Amino acid sequence: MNGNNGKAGTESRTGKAGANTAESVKTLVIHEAVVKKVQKGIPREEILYDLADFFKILGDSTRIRILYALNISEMCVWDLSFVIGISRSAVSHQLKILRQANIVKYRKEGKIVFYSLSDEHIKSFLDNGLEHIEES
Amino acid sequence: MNGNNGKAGTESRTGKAGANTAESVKTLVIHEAVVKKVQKGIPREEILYDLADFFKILGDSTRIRILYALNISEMCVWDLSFVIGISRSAVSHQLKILRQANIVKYRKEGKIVFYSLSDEHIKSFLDNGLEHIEES
DNA sequence: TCTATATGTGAATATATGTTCACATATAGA
DNA sequence: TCTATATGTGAACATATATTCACATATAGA
Repeated sequence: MNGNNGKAGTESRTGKAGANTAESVKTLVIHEAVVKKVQKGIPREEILYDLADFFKILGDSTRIRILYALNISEMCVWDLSFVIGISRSAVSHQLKILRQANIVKYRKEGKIVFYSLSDEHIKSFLDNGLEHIEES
Repeated sequence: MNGNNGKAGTESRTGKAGANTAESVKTLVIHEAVVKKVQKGIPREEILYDLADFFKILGDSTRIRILYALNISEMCVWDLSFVIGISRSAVSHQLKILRQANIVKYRKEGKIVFYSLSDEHIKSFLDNGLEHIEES
């Protein structure tokens, strides 16, 4: 999952047109006041990457369907596979991702593993997202 | 953007182990009551795909950084590029995706194009997401 | 122990997608 | 019209990732 949203990455935009004269430096920014204001107010980089990673996990239809199913009741892998309409293997792979992100938890009962949403927090977040979409 | 989260896709799980005798059909589901309950309560497929598409757009660190910057102030492409630390071309490509999803809007002032969040709805959603992450 | 059942997982593959590069377009001013 | 500036975009490329396949693991019962 978390493949890109890490830092690093390849910068670019290192002046190239106007080079680095004292004047061209000023043109790196057009509206200095706005830029400073935004730089001060924008959340920390780490937070932003965490946010992107979190949303990315929700940004897959299989995982979304799993989550909104679990929002109704805990379920075992087999039933989940039936409800979602996808192979148990695929479900298992996706559940692993959701587990690692602490979005779902599980309990074992003999051979059967029951999955459920981690906490009320994620529950309310899903409800919130649903409202957002239904209103647009 | 919306590449996968559409319907279609390749089903699988079409009985294979136990074949389709009357008995094996029953074993497609382990906990029938739970399955029925979930099938009744889970949001419509279309809603779920829309949700996944929406989250997928938020699931990229560049777009997230753009959005949380715009959550503070409207900005032009050039300044956005400077604040985010990525080429103007890349910013432009991402803004197109955000535009098409009605997450940002823009206004032109001469040569300059100012982008901002579409509405209060998306603003509050971003604030909500931020809270969610900061609390975990 | 042996078998059946339920779930987990590594490797391979196909697909999706973010960025760069090279240009195109749009606007303002000379 | 010609130039400079700001933004937009198609194609190519590299990377990311969801699913399938073939097995592995775990548990219950005979």
